[in-house]
Amino acid sequence: MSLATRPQAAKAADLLVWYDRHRRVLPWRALPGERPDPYRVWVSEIMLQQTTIAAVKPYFERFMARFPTVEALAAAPSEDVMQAWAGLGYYSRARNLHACAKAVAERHGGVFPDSEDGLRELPGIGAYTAGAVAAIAFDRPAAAVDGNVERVMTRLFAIDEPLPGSKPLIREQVLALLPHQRPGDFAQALMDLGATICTPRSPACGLCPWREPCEARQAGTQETYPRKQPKKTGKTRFGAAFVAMREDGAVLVRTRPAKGLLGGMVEVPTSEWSADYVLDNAQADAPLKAAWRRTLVPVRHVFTHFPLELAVYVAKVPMATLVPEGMRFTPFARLREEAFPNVFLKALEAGLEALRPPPSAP
DNA sequence: TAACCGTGGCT
DNA sequence: TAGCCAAGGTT
Repeated sequence: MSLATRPQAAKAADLLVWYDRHRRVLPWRALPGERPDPYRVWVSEIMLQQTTIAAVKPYFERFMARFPTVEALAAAPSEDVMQAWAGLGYYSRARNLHACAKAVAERHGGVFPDSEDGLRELPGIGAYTAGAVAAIAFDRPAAAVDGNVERVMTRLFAIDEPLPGSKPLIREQVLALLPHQRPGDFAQALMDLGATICTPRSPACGLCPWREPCEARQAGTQETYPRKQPKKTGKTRFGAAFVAMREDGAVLVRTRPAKGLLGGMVEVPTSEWSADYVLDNAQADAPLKAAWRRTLVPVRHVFTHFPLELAVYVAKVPMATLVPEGMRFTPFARLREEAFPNVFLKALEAGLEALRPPPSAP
């Protein structure tokens, strides 16, 4: 080993020593000495994209029980996959996950590619996930640069260029640190360090294995990293949601188009959503003619790029009601089986509450 | 490159 | 409260 690379090797070694003592125990993570299951690693990585561990855990356990293997997932109807994902958000992940399972089952004999390049070809697997699965599942020397790693590296080297422009440099620095031994543990160690020590606010520098070499720590500026471009917030959009309940309790629903916002998920019918939506003639947007009445409180929901406020209209409709084109009535007892995103669960709950008959006088 | 794409928790 | 943040990918 050359003198020039020795400090990097020392950094990696120090991190692995820390990891062996402080590694987190996670449902999808193999214990020391165990061989990781690529299927579980892959599913966990997709679920964890922009999503907290606490939110993922129950979904992961249910998902594994329902789809134990990549073949089982590939063979499942897409409605089942979307229903298993409902509430987790970023639903294109679920569509791509299903497509990826089919590709692995059909093109790779049910075996995941073990290289970064091979993984990168699959739907829903980008630069980060390809590196993470290659490293974690197959112990390949790959960089897995997520938000944690970006934070750790920009602090360690006091990288002042704001994200995302600094991504290539960060990736270079990670590759320069990669150890020849245990690259999979190194990838996980870097993420554990970012998640538990090198946190966005109030990092625990006193406990960090890299407290000595960390350039930001030396300058006392660690909490100012990573530098980022400020993001702009979207304008609130408005609209109306329509909860139509048949006399037998069935509710009118429809499936959204496969692409775009909440693509492939189930909704109660709504109007268009826009910043200047006028509520006065909302009933013109109703899916069918009925005695619509508006609930007292609108449903508010915040998406990544805009807030939404939906007025909720409810109506009781007769059994003989014609089902509008592209819609269906779901029996009341089966509403929980539908792949409703949270915003429509909110609208549905508000509607059902308004439709509930008042308690009879004693 | 930048916009799009959910949700929940925390400060 | 309002903004930030969390194991990002696609177009």
